[in-house]
Amino acid sequence: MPTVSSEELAAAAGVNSAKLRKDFSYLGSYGTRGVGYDVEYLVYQISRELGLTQDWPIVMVGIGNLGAALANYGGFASRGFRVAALIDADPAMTGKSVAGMSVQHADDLEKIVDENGVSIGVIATPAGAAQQVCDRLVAAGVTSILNFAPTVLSVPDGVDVRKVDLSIELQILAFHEQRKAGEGAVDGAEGAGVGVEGPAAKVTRPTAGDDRKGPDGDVPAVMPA
Amino acid sequence: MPTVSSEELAAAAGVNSAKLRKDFSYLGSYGTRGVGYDVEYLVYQISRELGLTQDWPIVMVGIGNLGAALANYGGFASRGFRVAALIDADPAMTGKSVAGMSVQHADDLEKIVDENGVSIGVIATPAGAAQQVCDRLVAAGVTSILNFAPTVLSVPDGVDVRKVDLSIELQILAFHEQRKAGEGAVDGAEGAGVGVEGPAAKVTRPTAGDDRKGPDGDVPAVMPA
DNA sequence: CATTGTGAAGTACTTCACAGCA
DNA sequence: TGCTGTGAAGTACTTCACAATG
Repeated sequence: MPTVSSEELAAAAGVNSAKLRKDFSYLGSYGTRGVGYDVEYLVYQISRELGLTQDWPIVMVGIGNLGAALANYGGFASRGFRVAALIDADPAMTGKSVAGMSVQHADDLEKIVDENGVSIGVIATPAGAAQQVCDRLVAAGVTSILNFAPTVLSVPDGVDVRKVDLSIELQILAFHEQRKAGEGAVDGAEGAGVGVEGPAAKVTRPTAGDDRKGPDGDVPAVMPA
Repeated sequence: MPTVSSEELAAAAGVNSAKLRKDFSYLGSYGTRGVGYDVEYLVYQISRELGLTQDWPIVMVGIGNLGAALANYGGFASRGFRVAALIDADPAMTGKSVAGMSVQHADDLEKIVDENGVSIGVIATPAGAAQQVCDRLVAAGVTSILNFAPTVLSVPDGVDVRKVDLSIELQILAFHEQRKAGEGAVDGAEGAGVGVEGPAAKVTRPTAGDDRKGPDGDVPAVMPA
């Protein structure tokens, strides 16, 4: 398939074709009227804009189950990320091989970051160690941190932190599940995985069972026993 | 701290206080004018509305590094999720203890789902097995699926699927990192285009927390071929 | 002549600002 | 008096619809 139309892409992505065209237009005019977009060229342009064509060395700190899972995760390499080092504070881990790499001790964190020109760090340590690791990474020159530890990190200005809470996605599913159970079936699933919120209930009424305000009883709450 | 004002909460969360109050108002009127919100009561109401006060039995399928990490993840239990069973297709895994639970064989998937009244399933299998596992979960009665496998699942209407791509967060960091690095240092191939930065470079960078879903926090997920 | 690129129109979300109440 | 709850105003995002065009 050498070319693709905005209509086709939009259908595949589950969005409006005009939106897709408008989004693409921010990258420039890469389409051909009457024809569509050249697939290969489009992929390259988007990849470049998103930074996927660059090589991003990253360090992973905290090689427990999650760290090991991430180190083995195939998706990183294909998006331009190269795991430059695996770091763990446990001496027993040092030298062990994970995902084909030898785990290094946390003592060498600064040296590793510096020598590899790392600007992105991934923290998969226990919550208690996360802030300290974060501080050391930042001091060593890391300016973007992906935090899997269940704690909020504070960082100086200029440093980006993104926190991944693995239970949030579950919570979102549970929220929809709760609604399915409480009301009649509503929206169907969407391939893109975007949780649709629907028009939302506009009924603004207290819903508590132990309401302390309003005299009126309550509504719905959509909460099965 | 028995009560808290919308101003305080908003500052802590890095959002506008009016927005916070308006959001809360959809749950009902739980505040007290001149005082603020009763913390304990507010927490309860929000928890209930989000479904956190319910017990959600879940099954985890695919107990590799990621599955084990998720099984060990402390965040689930505290949000009302109870891992009812760990399931793996590898006979060598059957009976092994992970996170204090005995791994069960995939042959018993249907029975496990049924007996535990599970409606939420987590898939952490390799990509190749995901769709098959998904189909079996759905057939067994699961109506919400959290997919960590790097593949798109198709499900019948009425089933929710959310896909977690662990590399997307890294891509977002890399995207910002690329911008920090310098706007001018790009290969001149297509510098013209459009002023991508836009006229209103409204920087919302509280940095205090993390700004997921912030104004510029999200980047379209693009799947390179 | 099918399809892009884009002003204009439409819709959703956010913030302002203040009446009203504890 | 201090702070909530909310209509109104403002801003951002999405979709329409069509002239431009390879």
